[in-house]
Amino acid sequence: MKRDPGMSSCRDYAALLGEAGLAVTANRLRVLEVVGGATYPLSAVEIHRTLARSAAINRVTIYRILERLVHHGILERLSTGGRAFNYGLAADSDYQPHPHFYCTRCGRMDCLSPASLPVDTTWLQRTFPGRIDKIEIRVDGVCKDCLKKGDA
Amino acid sequence: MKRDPGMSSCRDYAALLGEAGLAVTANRLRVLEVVGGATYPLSAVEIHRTLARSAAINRVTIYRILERLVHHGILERLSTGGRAFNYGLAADSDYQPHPHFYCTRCGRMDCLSPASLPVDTTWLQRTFPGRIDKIEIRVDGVCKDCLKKGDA
DNA sequence: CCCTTGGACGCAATATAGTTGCATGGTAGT
DNA sequence: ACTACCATGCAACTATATTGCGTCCAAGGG
Repeated sequence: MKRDPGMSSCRDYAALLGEAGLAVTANRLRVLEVVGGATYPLSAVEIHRTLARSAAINRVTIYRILERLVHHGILERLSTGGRAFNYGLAADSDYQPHPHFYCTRCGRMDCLSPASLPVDTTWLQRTFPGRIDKIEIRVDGVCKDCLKKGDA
Repeated sequence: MKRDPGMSSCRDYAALLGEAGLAVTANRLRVLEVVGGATYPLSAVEIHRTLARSAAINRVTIYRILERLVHHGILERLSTGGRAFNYGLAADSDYQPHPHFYCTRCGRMDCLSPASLPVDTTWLQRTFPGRIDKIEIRVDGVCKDCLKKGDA
């Protein structure tokens, strides 16, 4: 089944971990559920805050899990316009890469549809002398909620 | 005179500051010369290291100058794939916005030509409900120098 | 059944990047 | 000269992320 940005995932996270050769632990599943269930990429702090509500977990554990999952291509690490990173499910065959919107006022990140900002990478792919791992497109600005508040 | 990404600038930095209503100080000029003279965007640390070689300057001063220049649209703040920001001359009428390449191995950032990665923003501009301030495109990967070293 | 081994996790310490508060000194206008 | 302003320096601080090290548990071999 297809996933769209903004839609909560229905992947089998245990299988995902297994395929990557990673041990299936409760904490890893919890992280994946939170990240996969979010409609936008989350920061390590947000993930930690969320998980800590249900059961104690060390923030270092979060960082290490995120690092591992990114390294194995399960999650994707995105830079925001701020100082932290946000994490989302990595793009794969049925989850298209897509640009993100970062609100510089509230710090919230949102997924944009892949079609909203079409990019032609063929020329770059053909001519770039190094290795290209990924292309990150981020739109910075102020979200409509913050605009409204700013008016008030 | 036109500037291309990667080409050192020939702008009159004092005039740039003046037009923005900012005092023309030696430190600000020094920062602008380093940033404008670089062929790729620099981090605050790099700028500080460079300037400190010729005359002592506090790192906070660098941060404050960068902040001010970005705020007045003279410089542009770019996120790298890492934890720091890089700074370059802001795009203006004769200096086109362009994507950047970030080498995840050596941390160097390079400017790509605007034409290398064409993006169509019209749809987004028309339909996005918030305010769009800028669109940042970053290509992450390994530069050819690092690839070569990796082979050796 | 015990022993070893390796990975996951926790905790404390450290690193890195950036920010804030406050003092000082110079400069322009009065 | 007096004042107000602003750039700068310095120290302390914040936020985010990473490292080192120890403990615990679970799997596998004797």
